[in-house]
Amino acid sequence: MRLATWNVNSLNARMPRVEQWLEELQPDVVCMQETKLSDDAFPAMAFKALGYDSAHHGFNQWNGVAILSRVGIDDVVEGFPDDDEPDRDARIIWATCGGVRVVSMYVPNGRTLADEHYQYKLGWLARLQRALDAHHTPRDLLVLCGDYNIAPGDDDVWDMAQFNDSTHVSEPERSAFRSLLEWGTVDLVRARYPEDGLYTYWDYRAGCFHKRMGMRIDHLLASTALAERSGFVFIDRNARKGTKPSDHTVVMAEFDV
DNA sequence: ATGGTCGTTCTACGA
Repeated sequence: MRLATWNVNSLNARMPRVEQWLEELQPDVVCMQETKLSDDAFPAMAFKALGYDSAHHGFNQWNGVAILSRVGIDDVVEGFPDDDEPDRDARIIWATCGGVRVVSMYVPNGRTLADEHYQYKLGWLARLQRALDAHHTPRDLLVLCGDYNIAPGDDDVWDMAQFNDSTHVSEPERSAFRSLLEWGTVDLVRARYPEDGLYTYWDYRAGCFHKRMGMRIDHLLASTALAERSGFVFIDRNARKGTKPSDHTVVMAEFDV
């Protein structure tokens, strides 16, 4: 199974790039974030024409997450599988594709450490952890895909000096990320590639992409059982090049399932 | 030069 995650930053704006990319890379499962669509506007028929079944969770023009699959898509859950108050945003969707429990998620940005949105982010991450604790074990074939809005280590940003008292690198966020690893997941990119300079997001401004001023904030966290079956893992920087790219690029992995 | 863009959408705001 060939699986990818991509924050597309508006599927309306990105559809030509997404369709071209699907034909070139031939993934079996794709997790998308920031579709910025309501469910009724999601182009399910266009994906069907390319061979993909899909599930989408979106309320309006903000956030929105989706899963595409050509190996089946079952047991779809939108939001968190708990009895708490529904999440205020459409940020997470779950589905079983080809025997793997796939999660597509868009973790809240946080904005600034003093912003209420930062507390929402930490609460959101804690709620994700509780969902794992309640419904899964590391022996399950499970992969948590998406835009975490967390750079887990200092090597995951181009210059730590630019991130004093910033979100994405704060200790509480990194602690939440480590909790996911300690629960029993593997950061597939970091496990395979120890070097720095590996990024998945570059601000549109100031030529950041060309100056290699990026952040590694999009991740594939595979359960230990699934990680044992992983093959190639790579960041597809080509998706950030060319005409009308998203500001995030693709992380992709292959699994022997 | 101390910013620079692009998405939502129509006026700032979020990333």
